[in-house]
Amino acid sequence: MNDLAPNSDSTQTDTELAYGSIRDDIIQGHLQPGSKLKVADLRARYSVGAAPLREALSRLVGDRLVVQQTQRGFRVKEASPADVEDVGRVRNLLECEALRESLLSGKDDWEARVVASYHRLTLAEGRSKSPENLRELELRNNEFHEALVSATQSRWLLELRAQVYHHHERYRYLSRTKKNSSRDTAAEHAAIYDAVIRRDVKEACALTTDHIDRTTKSASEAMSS
Amino acid sequence: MNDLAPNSDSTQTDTELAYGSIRDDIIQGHLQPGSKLKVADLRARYSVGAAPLREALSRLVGDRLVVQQTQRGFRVKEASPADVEDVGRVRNLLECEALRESLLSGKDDWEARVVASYHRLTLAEGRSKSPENLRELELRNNEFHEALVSATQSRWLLELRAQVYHHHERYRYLSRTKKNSSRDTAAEHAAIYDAVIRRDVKEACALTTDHIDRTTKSASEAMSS
DNA sequence: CATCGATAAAATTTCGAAAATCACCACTTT
DNA sequence: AAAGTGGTGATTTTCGAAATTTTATCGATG
Repeated sequence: MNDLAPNSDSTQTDTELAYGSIRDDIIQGHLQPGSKLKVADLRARYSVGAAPLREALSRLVGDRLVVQQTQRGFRVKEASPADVEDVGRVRNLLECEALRESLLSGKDDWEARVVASYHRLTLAEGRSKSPENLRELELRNNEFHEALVSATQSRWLLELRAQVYHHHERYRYLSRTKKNSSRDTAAEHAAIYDAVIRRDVKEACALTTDHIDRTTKSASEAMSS
Repeated sequence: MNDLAPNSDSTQTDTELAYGSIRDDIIQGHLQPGSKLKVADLRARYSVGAAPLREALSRLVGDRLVVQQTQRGFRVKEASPADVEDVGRVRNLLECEALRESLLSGKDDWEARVVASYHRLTLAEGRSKSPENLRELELRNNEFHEALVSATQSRWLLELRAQVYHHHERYRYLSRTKKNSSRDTAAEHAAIYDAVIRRDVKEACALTTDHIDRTTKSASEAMSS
């Protein structure tokens, strides 16, 4: 038994490995919307057996990133302008609700988490836009938005928000080809951050809604052209 | 090849069969919260192989009805007073949003669907409360609430609402042992129906929220005793 | 020329068993 | 007694191939 990572309890099962990889590849657009997911191909790509692969795909069906058609296999979920709008709308609903509660009830450790994640986000925003820096930026963006809502009591709100967020993230990747012109996301983040620290619920929610809507609009336009 | 259902395209795969059965059994409390789901046991119970079983369980993980612990199998999701409250809160959020849009934009066919499903619900409510009639009632209740929100444009709202609804439903089954005293759900449904037909958005949402909150409260109390 | 049907190829789904891991229990040591 | 130690049976996870179904190919026919 060769244990490459010496003493870590990262006993990751093949299913989990495949799940994470396929998930990332779908979100980042390496597996295109609507494309067929043949077990034979995926077996080769991720070097895992058919069984763990199918389990991973089944989990992704639950996440709605993959659809399964009886007796004719798995496909990556389709992307469409209508769906981005929908995703954006529901993200707004969930994220604003969670943000509101966070602003009203967040304690010191929540605030510290917001400050820290915002700081890391600004650092990432300052770097040049190489492919891997863009991935880094996406990660920091995720952490920032997650930190903002993290003070809510509701596990369900957090989990559903995360699910929808990742769909929105996929659309961001899909529309990355188009240089979405006149948008200063760093400034948008700064404004949200400011309102959050001031605990200005109305302002923070309005700015977040704007922020999300801009992403939605940008992706929707990039897609219908 | 013996084709029992002559000419229906109901080519249901073993995975789908297991998925549906396990799902129902979890929701109806035949598989208790927190209980271990051993593949050997389930294989016997549902007479399907290990592979389709594990795929079904993986899908249920995505639905959050089952949790998987690395290298130590699957368990039915725990139930707790805190979780019902959470589920109820999120159901309120999603359901009211969808209901609002339905009232504002629902056309004739939506209204007809509401009328029909309400009628079937009242018929079921009129019957005696035998175990199987209770199951029937649960089905009609589901259809009624689904009809109410069905005019929304948002697929995501509908799907997420359905997911959360089923968790709420599970809590209803779990708290059925306790006769929840002074509650006239038929009257609550009637009031909601009336407000919906009048297209009174405020009233319909308020009544629905009350309706959901009562269920939440009843389940929460039944659980903490 | 399009359509239909039979056949072959490809893909999905399922099975039975092997490999890896965990849980439990008796046993030793301090 | 408490805490470690090792072994054994049960359980989870994974594999390789068989069974089943879909998809593609290719003539023959109207």
